[in-house]
Amino acid sequence: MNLKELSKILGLSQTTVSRALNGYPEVKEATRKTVLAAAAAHNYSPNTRAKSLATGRSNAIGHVIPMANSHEMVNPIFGDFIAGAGEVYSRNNYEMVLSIVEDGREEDIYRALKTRGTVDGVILHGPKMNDARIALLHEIGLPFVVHGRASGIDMPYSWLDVNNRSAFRRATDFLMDLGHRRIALLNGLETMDFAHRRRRGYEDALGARGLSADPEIMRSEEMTETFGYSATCDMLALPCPPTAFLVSSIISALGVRRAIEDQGLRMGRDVSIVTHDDSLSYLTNGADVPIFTATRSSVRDAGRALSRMLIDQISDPALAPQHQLLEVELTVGRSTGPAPTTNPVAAQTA
Amino acid sequence: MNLKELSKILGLSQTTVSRALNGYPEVKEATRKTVLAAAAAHNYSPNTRAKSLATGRSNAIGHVIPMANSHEMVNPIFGDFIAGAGEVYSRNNYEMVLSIVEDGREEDIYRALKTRGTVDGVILHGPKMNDARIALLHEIGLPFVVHGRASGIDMPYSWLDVNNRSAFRRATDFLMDLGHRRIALLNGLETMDFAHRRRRGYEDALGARGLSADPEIMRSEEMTETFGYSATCDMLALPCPPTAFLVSSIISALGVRRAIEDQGLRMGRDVSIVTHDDSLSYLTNGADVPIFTATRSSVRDAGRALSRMLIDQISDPALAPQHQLLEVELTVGRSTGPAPTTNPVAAQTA
DNA sequence: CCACTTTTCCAAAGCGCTTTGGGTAACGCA
DNA sequence: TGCGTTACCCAAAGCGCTTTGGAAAAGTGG
Repeated sequence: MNLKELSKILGLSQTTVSRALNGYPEVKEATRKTVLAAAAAHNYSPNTRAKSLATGRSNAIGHVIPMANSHEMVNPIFGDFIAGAGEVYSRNNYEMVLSIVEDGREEDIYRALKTRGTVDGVILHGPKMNDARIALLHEIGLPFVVHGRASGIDMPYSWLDVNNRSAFRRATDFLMDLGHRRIALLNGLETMDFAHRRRRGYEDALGARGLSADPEIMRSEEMTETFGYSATCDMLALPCPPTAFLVSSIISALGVRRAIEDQGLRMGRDVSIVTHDDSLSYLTNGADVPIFTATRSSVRDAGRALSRMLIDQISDPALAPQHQLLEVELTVGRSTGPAPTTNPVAAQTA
Repeated sequence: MNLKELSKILGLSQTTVSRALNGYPEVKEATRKTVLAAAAAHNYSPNTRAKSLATGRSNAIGHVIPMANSHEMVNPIFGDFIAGAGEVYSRNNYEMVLSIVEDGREEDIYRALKTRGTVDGVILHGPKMNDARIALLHEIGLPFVVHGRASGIDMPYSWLDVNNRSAFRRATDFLMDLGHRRIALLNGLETMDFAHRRRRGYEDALGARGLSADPEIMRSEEMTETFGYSATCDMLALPCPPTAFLVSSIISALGVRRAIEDQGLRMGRDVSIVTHDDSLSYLTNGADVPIFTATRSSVRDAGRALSRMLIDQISDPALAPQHQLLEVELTVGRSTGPAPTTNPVAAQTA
């Protein structure tokens, strides 16, 4: 069933039927009713491609997911992010198109997305320091919003970000208030903007108390479970091991916990953990009592808010860039406790 | 830059340019070269929508992700699945379009996808027992393949599935060979086909040794970490607690492990775990030595194979339905050991 | 009742591509 | 030279929709 057929059935012109369906004021309310009823009865819905060809808008939004070709990883927060965004899209009749692409080949993808008219805008994921994609998108004139920010870029652009720096400063302060002085940082890859900001927050807090960061207990890698595990094993074997771990992802935090308990130590008593928690649906931080003391910020909410921001941007290109900085909640769980007076790791090995 | 402009520049007709670009034999090789060079120079790529309107094919594949509205969860295996599928799509010039949809509203989505011509085919995720979507897709004539199978459906359809039944039978046998007789099953939702098959495998193995399944140590829920944790806590508190756990997801297995160690017990000595492992990129089962003894099958490979299957189906609709049954690897990790002679849990509480 | 606005509808152009149905020039063969 | 092929290229129709520029019908005020 297409427009032509439908209008023939109704004895109206295509113009009128089209207008009736799209809510234009030029049709009598009675006619509109008839048209809508007929459309429903014949299960008509307009061909998206023809519609976009005619309007010049695709009603689709692109997500280009960078996949580190070396690691072949898809960020686990992605599922929850698109769940949030998907809600907004379906309510606004947008489609979501995904491209998984190896790091580096992204430029072609963005250009193709623009010239082929596949999407009306894109959401930029995983911004890096000095991310070149922002200038690129500006240049090719494809509307976009960024999930995160890119330090070093002074061009204006819309973004939504967690206040990573203050979050990690608070988390570090929290641990220091408990008496911890030797706090390890297990962070994401340093090329990632968020990791950079988190480290800054961590260093801010240490600096404010006259401490300085020790590279020996700082790591930057893909935030896998095994990274948490092996980094922790390594550090606990140091002559002067950390008494607390500040972790960038709950997934790695699970690895940290595993390492701690493998050593016969107890989390929250012998070694403390604070982690960032993106509220992943399958990895909620405990049911009633949180497992981990955590800085929490829902990535699903971020998906909702950011997609809305992009849709606004698309429907009004004159709109000034929007910014949204989310503060985290610091929830206290059972993974933190006062710093042990005698070093439990040292005591054990002794 | 569009076809018209490009052909004007070249001094050729649109027909010839189009044919040159699409590899038709009616153009001289020299002309083709010129055309291709000009296209590259002017950064031309054809408008997708116009092309699909003309050809009747969209070169896009839909993934409709069911989201249990009650749980609001997006299956974590999804990210890795689409990473695999995305590879194949980009190599074959397909786009991936995603719809996140609440359970139940799926019918409308599939119909819209068909009538609006958004996609050429879809991949069906998370098949349930007697899944109604299969009949629906047949009815509306949208090509599809299924990730998994649907018991109770006798219509022919293409699928790719893990041999869940034999996997869980083997896993159960493995535990029984170690002397375990009281083996808990932490499974996915029973409405899910895979969960049903896994239970069958588990029961097969028990039955073959004259044992019968005890509902008290069998659970079916969304495979979250907290599910693993709380189910394990409950079961370890039983008068006759299980000595081993068979788990459907590595995420829940992490919860099981947490519960075990919270009780002061040791995984692999006091309590054994075997889990299914989908080889999620951020949750690999240990670096060198596997954490868990596991039945492993890469969901990313599944994504690759299944998307290929669908593309074949689309390019040749006459093709008979394809089937692919993947056998799992049983990798032995450090989470299993001989059944303790005296019940450690009982001993501890005594 | 007439001129004039407003409402209601329509025919046709156009979005950017593919593809059908030729047309013309070059080529081969008698 | 003449005629049938082949190789190469083109004009125009059509995919299904929106939208422009009217036209006809229906109100409206004097």
